[in-house]
Order: sequence, then C-alpha cells, then structure tokens
Amino acid sequence: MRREDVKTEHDVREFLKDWSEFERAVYLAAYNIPHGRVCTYGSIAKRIGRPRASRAVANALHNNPLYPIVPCWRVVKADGGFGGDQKAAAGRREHVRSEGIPIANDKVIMSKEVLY
DNA sequence: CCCGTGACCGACT
DNA sequence: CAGTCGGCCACGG
Repeated sequence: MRREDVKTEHDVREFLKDWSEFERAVYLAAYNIPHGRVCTYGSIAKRIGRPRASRAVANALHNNPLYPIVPCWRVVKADGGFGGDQKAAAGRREHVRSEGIPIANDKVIMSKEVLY
C-alpha cells in the first residue's frame, strides 16, 4: 500500500499494519476528527482505551507518517495550546485557524461546539 | 532491562 | 492566573 493511495480508514489500517497497535489506534482516532473541529491529546488517549497515555499520544502524532491524510494538526493540548517547537506549533495553529476554528492568544478557544 | 526523551495533564502553589 | 511538580507512557539506544 503506497502512501499516495491511502484514501479510506481501511487504507490507513493497511498502511500501518507494521506499526504498533498503539500507534495505529492513535492515527486512526486522529483520522476521524472532522474538519473544523479539534480534539485533545488526553481525549484521544481515553478514546483508544489508554486514558493516561497522553504523552505517548503526542509522541506518536509527532511522527505522523500520514500527513496530511491523518490531520494531526487538529489535536491540541487540554488548554487549547499548541505543543512542540515554536515553528511547527505556529504552522499547526494557522492550519487550524484556516479551518474556521476560533483562536485567541495563540490558543484554540475550547468550546463543546468545536471539541470533537 | 534501565534510562532519557517528549507536540501531555491535573493538582497545587 | 502563571509557574512548578510529579506522574504518565511508548520508544529507541
């Protein structure tokens, strides 16, 4: 399965067959975040049944092999901020803003409407 | 198997 | 309300 041919969730599974179960779960969860919404590292962790693995979730997303098929930029910190080095964080922030999500003071304004 | 390294989190000053 | 601190956990060396 070639990266360029990944179009569906099934394709994502296939493409990641050799990755760990944990990473696969993280990428699949992120893959399902709808356009115009965001999710936190912690909630992704809960969603995949590892409620305390938020740091590991962040590590996995940092190595996202399916960008931009897996929209890792829609995953933010619990306070709406963007982690990582400034340059990359700013890039994800603008990407999120371009999808219509309200931002103030470099953070997403967390509301239940925008939260996935 | 131990150790350092993070795109984290919640509680507590 | 901004920092700090301890706990967390997958991964690679």
